[in-house]
Amino acid sequence: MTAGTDKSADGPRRRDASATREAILNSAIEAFIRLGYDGAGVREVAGGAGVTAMLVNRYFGSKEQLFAEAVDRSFAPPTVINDDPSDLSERTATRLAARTSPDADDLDPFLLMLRSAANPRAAEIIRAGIEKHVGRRLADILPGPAAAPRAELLLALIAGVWLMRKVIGTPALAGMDQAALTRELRDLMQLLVNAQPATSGGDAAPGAISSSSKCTGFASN
Amino acid sequence: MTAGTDKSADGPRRRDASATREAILNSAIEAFIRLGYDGAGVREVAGGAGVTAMLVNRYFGSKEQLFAEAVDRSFAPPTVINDDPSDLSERTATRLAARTSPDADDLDPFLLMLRSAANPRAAEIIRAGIEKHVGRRLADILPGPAAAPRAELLLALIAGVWLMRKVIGTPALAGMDQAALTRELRDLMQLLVNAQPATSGGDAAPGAISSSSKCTGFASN
DNA sequence: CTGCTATGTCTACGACTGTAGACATGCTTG
DNA sequence: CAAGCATGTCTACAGTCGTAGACATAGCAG
Repeated sequence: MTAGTDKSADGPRRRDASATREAILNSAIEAFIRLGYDGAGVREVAGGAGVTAMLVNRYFGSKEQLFAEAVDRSFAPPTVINDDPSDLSERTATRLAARTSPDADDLDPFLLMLRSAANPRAAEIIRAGIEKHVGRRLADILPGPAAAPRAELLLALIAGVWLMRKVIGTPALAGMDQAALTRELRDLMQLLVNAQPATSGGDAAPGAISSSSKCTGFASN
Repeated sequence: MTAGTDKSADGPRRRDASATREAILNSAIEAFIRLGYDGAGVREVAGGAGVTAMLVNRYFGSKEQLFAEAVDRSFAPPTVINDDPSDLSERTATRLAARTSPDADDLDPFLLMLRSAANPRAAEIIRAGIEKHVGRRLADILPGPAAAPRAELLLALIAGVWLMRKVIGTPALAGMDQAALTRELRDLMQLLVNAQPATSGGDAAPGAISSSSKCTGFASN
């Protein structure tokens, strides 16, 4: 990509602070997605932007602050959530089940999270980013009570599937029929989107859940 | 803990190869669960076992081989799967939703996976461990066709929830009513346990969102 | 054209990592 | 008791990490 731009090998690049900063940030996002917080070094990030390692710290202060900005930018765009919540399950399920990953860039933040979560500092930054951008907006478009935890459960489901498929690489999920996987995931997410768990204040009130409420007879714990 | 045992400070420990090996392996499992593959150093593991770093490599060859053995042992025990598959959803949901983590040690392998997945070598070792122990056994006790991918989806759901709750630490899931969370998770997992996705040949058959209508249908094993 | 400041690079440091060989020690067998 | 081998430790070495200060250069103002 960026073949036509003046990126490499044709001169040391014109001096432009904001453009350099942008290049470093983009390289950092790509590196953190691919290698995680601990795996991506400052030299790697700098090399991807065509600059020296020291410039990274000069622009962002430290690797941790760079990561914070990368997370903030990476989670800011639509990221799973679109303006249209009606087909959220179908759309997300399709992207999660897609065999090839051509344009699943809106799931890249999940890769960034999955590969950086081991570091406690990074985990805290990610938690803040999710709360700031995704969790809140996702909870807003979810109907019914207790939207926030259901939104996080939705994120958990997406993260788990993406972990198995893209990070761990379990074979059965990759070999599963794509349409069947899409349906399965869509049903799961629909259950989270539509279900209305009993409000925390009242008692369990079993049977209130819409579709799969009285699956097994066993009442609350 | 282990106050009564001759673990520390009362002599340099009796020389016993298998016991030392066991101590190193246990310390490694604990360290890998807590810090992940990249985060746990050999010196940390050795210190936890009361030995020197070199002894670790002397017994296990390398850190990677030590990790492989730790994964193999950590995933070997019941690990989520019990001998009784009937209450799998209820039991797992309860453990996932438990506010305090007293005895959720059977979910520790998921922590190990989540915190080590960033490293490609570690991810491959984990994938092999899951395939060898959990995936196969879990697929065996799942009724209906396409059990293997549904088993992995089950693992993905567990991993995702555990990631959000224990690694990232999103607040809404922690604050959610425990009983409600248990029910929500149980319904999700029941959908995966009982659902019979149309065989790859059939079409999508849209509109069958609430496919978990005849939930309790799972008769035999 | 000349000088100044923003922009970028170079060298380097201390800390940490996984790993290797040489050395010391203790248990066990003769 | 004494020898021998298994068991464990010490020192060390490349390598990488994030970060810091000193130095070089490009681009613009006068």
